[in-house]
Amino acid sequence: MKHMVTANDVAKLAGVSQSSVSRVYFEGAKVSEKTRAKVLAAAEQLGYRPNEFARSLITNKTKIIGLVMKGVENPFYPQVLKQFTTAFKKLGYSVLFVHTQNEEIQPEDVETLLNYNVAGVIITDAAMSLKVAEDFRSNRIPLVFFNRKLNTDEFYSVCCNNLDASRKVAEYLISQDVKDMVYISGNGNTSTSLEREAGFMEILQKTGIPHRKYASDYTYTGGFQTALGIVDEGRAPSAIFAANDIMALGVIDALKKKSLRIPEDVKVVGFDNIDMAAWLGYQLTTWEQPIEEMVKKTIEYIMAEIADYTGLAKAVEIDGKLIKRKTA
Amino acid sequence: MKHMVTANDVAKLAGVSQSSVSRVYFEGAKVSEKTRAKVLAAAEQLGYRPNEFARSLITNKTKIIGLVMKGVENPFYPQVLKQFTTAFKKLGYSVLFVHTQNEEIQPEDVETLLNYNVAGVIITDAAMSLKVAEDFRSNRIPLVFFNRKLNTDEFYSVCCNNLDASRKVAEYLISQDVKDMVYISGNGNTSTSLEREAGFMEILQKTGIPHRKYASDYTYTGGFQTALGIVDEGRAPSAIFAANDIMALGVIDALKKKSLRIPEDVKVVGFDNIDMAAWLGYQLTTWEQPIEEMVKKTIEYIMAEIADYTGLAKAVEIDGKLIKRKTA
DNA sequence: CCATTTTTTGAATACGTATGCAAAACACGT
DNA sequence: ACGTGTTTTGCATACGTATTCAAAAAATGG
Repeated sequence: MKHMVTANDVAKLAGVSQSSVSRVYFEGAKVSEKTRAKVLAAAEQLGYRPNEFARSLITNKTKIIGLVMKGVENPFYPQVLKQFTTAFKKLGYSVLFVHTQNEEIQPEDVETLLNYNVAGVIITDAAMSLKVAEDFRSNRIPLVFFNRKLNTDEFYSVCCNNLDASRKVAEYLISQDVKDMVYISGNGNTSTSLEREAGFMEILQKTGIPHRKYASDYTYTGGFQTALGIVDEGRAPSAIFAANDIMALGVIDALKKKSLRIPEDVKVVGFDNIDMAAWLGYQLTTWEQPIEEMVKKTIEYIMAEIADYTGLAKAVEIDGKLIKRKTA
Repeated sequence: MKHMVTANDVAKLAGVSQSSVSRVYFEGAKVSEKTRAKVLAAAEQLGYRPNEFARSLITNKTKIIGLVMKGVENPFYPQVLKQFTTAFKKLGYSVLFVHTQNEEIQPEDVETLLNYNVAGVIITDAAMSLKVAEDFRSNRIPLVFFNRKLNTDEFYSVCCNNLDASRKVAEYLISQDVKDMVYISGNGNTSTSLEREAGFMEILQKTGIPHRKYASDYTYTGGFQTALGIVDEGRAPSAIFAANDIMALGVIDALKKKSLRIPEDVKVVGFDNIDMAAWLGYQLTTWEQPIEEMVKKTIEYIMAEIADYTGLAKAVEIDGKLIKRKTA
């Protein structure tokens, strides 16, 4: 069996007490430079490493952040994952990754996070029953909905300003002189999709531009099939706004397949500004989500709540910007 | 402060000892149905949940798997991440996600994994110094290199059979009647890129087909720029084999930009079979990596080693298959 | 119904660390 | 050198669980 090097072993070798060893590794504890040196030398020699579990057991705190994610197929989310992981690493936190199959986060997943007594939780691209969210609150674990809002305003969420963004998209398209428009929605009743729809429709109604909506699912295939259907109906509009980029790419491919010219016959706008939107094959005009900023705000909140839990609820919204390329 | 419900609280309420409570939650311990029922009732009432840290502290085991990843931008890896996470969840294990910035996994990352005493480690798309790998071995932590091999055969690795795959790709292209070919390599000296090159070149040399190699970096932009350069040299070959799909997509876009027809003027083959390869805009002919199978083998090994550590080293290679689409 | 075996239980202890407290060591001014 | 104030150290204990061992309870056999 492998033998674990403990603080006691180090203490003996260094000729100090276990407490002193502990203090060397505990941020903010007082140790003289002399003993610190002795301890570090002994630790180096033995290959000592403080046991996180024993540590967490006694402090009742962890350096683990739970990150719950659903749509890893959408390139937007790996980006998010990467940014969170690297940012947290700098702060000394590790990321426990949870992938939910279903639209709603499962009780077993929550259980896992609670068992590990995570310092904070970020839920991305997934819903959660209020009861479950309460579980975190009652355990005083900070929780952020990232790129999703709940319909109650009892939780902290960080999103792009979807409402405003989609208004701007609508206004931009109108300025491009379009006759009628189509909005292709994302999954079910996700807040992102609903808000993007609301902002978009608001402007169109106000200006009296004919418009209609098709329901899809935030996937390439969904966008592709939906666009195919629209064209087959013989009702191709002069502009299509897809609720995210990856659907927009599907839309583009479908329109091309039907020999429609973009942007001359149909303009297409997406949302997210994923890497692929810039690819030469697509050159998608889209709304850029300010990921860095969103991640930053999320982390700031979580860190503040870890330091001093308040349970503050707020819907933070950050502006993005329109990226004009070739499709609109 | 939040109050944690302990096994003792449950024991008191249920009128049994803490040991009995522990036994109810410990797989394979003996408890009578009567006390089990009492304990579960009390636990339910109090909302008890065993503390993973205390548990790990005493058993010296964890239910955490460290997953180290680098290239999340390449859609191949989110797929891998998803499969690992869901598979491990079924086995009761959670995934600690580590994102490495640099090509080689950093000491601090290793430290994190060791501090958390992970039950196993999977390294994907990243290298690692032998010294560091030894760290895991000396701690008897099973380690798998996924989609990467070390040049020593002292570690366990799971890959697609790159050598054979690229031979088949070469043979297929030859059967398509090409004159000369180009191989575009991936990052530095990654085993995947080197092996794909070796197999490919082997067949071309044997059959005397002219060929040359360009170095790139496994990214879309890399593939794009490289292909642009090739065409600008005025030496467009009749077929290009890119070391992965995402570069191949860049190649396609570059060729299109240069008004070359695919596959008539230039054939393109990729590697991985990521989702986007099937998209209508690309229809990329590629080699499919058998992810499910690779993940399965990896998990089988890790689980076996967790149960009974042997330190077995082996380079497992699994066959994939050629997916013929429109680019070759 | 008792003797014997088997099963179940509870008390005590260990895991590796952080921390309150008191003792020890040190620093400093006179 | 001495007393005082300050820093540093070691001792002992606690965190929540698993596990050994002996005692208690239950089951079994005659």
